Amino acid sequence: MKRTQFADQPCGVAKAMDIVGELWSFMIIRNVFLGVRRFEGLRENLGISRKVLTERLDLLVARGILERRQYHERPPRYEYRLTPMGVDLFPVLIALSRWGNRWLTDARGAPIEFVHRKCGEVTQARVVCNTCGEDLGAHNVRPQLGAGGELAYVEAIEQAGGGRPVFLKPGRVA
Amino acid sequence: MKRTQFADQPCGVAKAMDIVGELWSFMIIRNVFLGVRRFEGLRENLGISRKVLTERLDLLVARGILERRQYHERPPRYEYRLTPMGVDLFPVLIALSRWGNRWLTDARGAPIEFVHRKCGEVTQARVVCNTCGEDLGAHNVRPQLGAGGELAYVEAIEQAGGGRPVFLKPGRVA
DNA sequence: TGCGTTAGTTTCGAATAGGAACGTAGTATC
DNA sequence: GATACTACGTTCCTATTCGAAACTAACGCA
Repeated sequence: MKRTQFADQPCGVAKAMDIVGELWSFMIIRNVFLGVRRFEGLRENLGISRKVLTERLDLLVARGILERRQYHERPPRYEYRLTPMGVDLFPVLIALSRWGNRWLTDARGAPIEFVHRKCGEVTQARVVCNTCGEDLGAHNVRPQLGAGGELAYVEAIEQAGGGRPVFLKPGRVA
Repeated sequence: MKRTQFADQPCGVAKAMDIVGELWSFMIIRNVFLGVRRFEGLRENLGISRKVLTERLDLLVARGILERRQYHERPPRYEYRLTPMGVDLFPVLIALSRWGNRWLTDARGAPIEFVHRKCGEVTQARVVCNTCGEDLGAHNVRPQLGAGGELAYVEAIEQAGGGRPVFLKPGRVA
């Protein structure tokens, strides 16, 4: 397939997709979140081939999402734990879960729900602004060139979009 | 490659990944969010081959994420717009963007930031509980069997995880 | 009449992904 | 002490998928 590399694109989403945007990788992460941390458990639960599972686990360890930790001395047995970087994927997971449950489940409802321990309620992930706390939606957010960005890149996007103004000039608010 | 199908798994994340968990598909969605809606624009910006772009666009239209809309009569020209289902992916996009910017960008900082129009600040997506408004993290949320779920499935997960209790019994709060 | 634009379709060789089968290291059972 | 079992990988082969490039089509323009 020649997995195209997005990591060099100056965009956080592209870089993220390079790691997470792979069918199996994210499903593995999901299962580790649910407590399935061992090779055989993952294999059984996902129905993935050993080869692919090995590859994906190695990749996720190399990228710093998972950590391979010995849990048994003799014979040496390992399990895979989320690193802080991996744990930080939880918002993505729960946002995706909410979308899937909303749009892709049958009439019976969500197969798996999440209970917020603090309030005890079944929770739906809500994405809000960290400054003012109000909802973030496609229509009340605009992209702008950040410190690590290149002007050429946002210009290329504007051009590809037919020259429509999409990006804010840094410092300006529309 | 034989893209494995997850859609039949009783899990919203699996179903979502079946659509979104493909390298190009999500990048296309991202670009449509940024206003790049036309075939040639997407092709140039993503560096994707025409063949794959056609396939992915058709797939996304068939799945109800994108809508093919004529914007020019003669010759007929089409552009791709997000459906409500597609627009609802924004929380996932911005959560992923935040993760990518946090963990995968170099020292210079995020290449692209998002400005919340309401408050005018550069915003970081925060995922909170829709009931109590507090942060949702991996450690303050527990999965439970939902209305559309099957007990056998969550039992399979517990078993694969070494029998650890992961799921709440419905109605109980740990 | 010929070139440019947009949006595809078709064909083809090469790279890759995936499953099935095999390997291995140690423990438990008979 | 032979066999089975568990956990975790490796190796090999084939079907799929990819990108590149050529081709189609429908029109504007000069």
